[in-house]
Amino acid sequence: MLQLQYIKDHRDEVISRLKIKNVQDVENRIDSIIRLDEQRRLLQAKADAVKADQNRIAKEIGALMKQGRRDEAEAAKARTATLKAEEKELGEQRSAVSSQLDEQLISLPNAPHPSVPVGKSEADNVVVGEFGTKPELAANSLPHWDLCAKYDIVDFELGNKITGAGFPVYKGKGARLQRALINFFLNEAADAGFIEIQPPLMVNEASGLGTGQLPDKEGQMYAVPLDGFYMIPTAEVPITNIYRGEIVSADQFPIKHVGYSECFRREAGSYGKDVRGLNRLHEFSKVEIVVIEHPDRSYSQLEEMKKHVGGLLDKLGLPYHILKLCGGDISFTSAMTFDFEVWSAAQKRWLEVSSVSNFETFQANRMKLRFKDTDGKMKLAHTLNGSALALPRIMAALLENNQTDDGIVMPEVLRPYLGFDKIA
RNA sequence: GGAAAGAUGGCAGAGCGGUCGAAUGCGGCGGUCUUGAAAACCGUUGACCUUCACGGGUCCGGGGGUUCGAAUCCCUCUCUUUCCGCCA
Repeated sequence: MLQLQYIKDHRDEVISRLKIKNVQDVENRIDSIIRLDEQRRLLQAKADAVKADQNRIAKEIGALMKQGRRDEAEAAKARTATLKAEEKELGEQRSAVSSQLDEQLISLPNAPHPSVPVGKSEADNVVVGEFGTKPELAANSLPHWDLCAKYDIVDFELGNKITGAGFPVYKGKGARLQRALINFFLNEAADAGFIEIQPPLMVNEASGLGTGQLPDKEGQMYAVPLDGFYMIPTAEVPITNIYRGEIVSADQFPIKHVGYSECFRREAGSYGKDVRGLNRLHEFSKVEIVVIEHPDRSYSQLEEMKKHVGGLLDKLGLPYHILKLCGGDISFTSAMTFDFEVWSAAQKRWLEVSSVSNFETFQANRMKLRFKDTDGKMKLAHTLNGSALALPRIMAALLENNQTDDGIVMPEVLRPYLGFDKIA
């Protein structure tokens, strides 16, 4: 949620930034918010004055009672009746205006950073870096879903039986590879100073609102209505919400966390060839990094996080490129996002394996995550996060890119975790 | 699932319907002392809205009610803790 004060102070800037995100009817939406705020403040001031009168009379009555001047006290009581009615009326008006204002504010997306490229769809994202070399595969090379079947390492049919489509079963060396990747990612993050968290996999509604999954993306999360919980779509949700309602001190920055979790996504409305094999799942493993940072340093922190993610892919020997997302493709909550995509050699396509974002104060404002700055003032912190990394597509690319006639060669860095060097 | 207790400031923990935004302790900040630090002592220390300012208002888990007046009484919801049951 954007800060009301900022919107009021920087109306034109906010409008032009929201236009990068192709927000419809921005001018009217912003002006409506500003107008509602004015009304709310006016009503509040009136109600405050009435309330002040009431408080004063109540104090007088107290004093009169003490002195035993009952008649005068009764007379004073009579005066409060009209004030009460007035206050009630003003209060009702104010809460009506106030809820409209809240609703309009919360449904407004984050304003992208001015440097975010304009664009309509993912086609307009900008490639800002390309690393590694794409392998030349033999003519008889297979896509990962065939490799999974051939070596019996991921069983999609079995997942269908136990749960449904999009819930694959990892077996044998496939399961071991998955576990190795999780440990590798967690250890790398620990070495980079991230404190490990094992979060709950279900969260309450307040947490969903805090990071912005609710109310915007309710349909994308699995819900447990009986208990009012949601299955997490990413560890970002529970980990960032650790700091919901907290006041941290400036010298704690940067607060860096890493967590592995299963991620649950309904992926409503996405079907077709893109979802084949490990490309798109309803449940998948992911290691996520989350950083709470001082507003002055959040963009340099974003660069640090990109370096960390890039370093993982370098070590795994996967060719990848980095995209700066355009306004049309950036998420509701993000001010700037970089996507990392690895080259999947048999499918001959890029697969998104990480998304690194700066949310600025958007999430912090929703969850009231503040810090006391060196000037003694209370301010909203900046929140950032990134996948480091999402497992299934990494696995898909590793399997495809490293296949040889006598098996799939495992990257050097994973061998200590795997206990084998080849899937054959 | 059954029973009971509870929810107060950064934390711990008092609080009679009016003098409570709230005792006290810890922590934080400033100072005295010290070469420096610790200890001791003194002072100070909640958030939010509004106002140029003075000031005014809101907040003692959420919502509602009683009352001239509610942290304090009543209803309700949520959550937490303890005991029993069940169980990894």
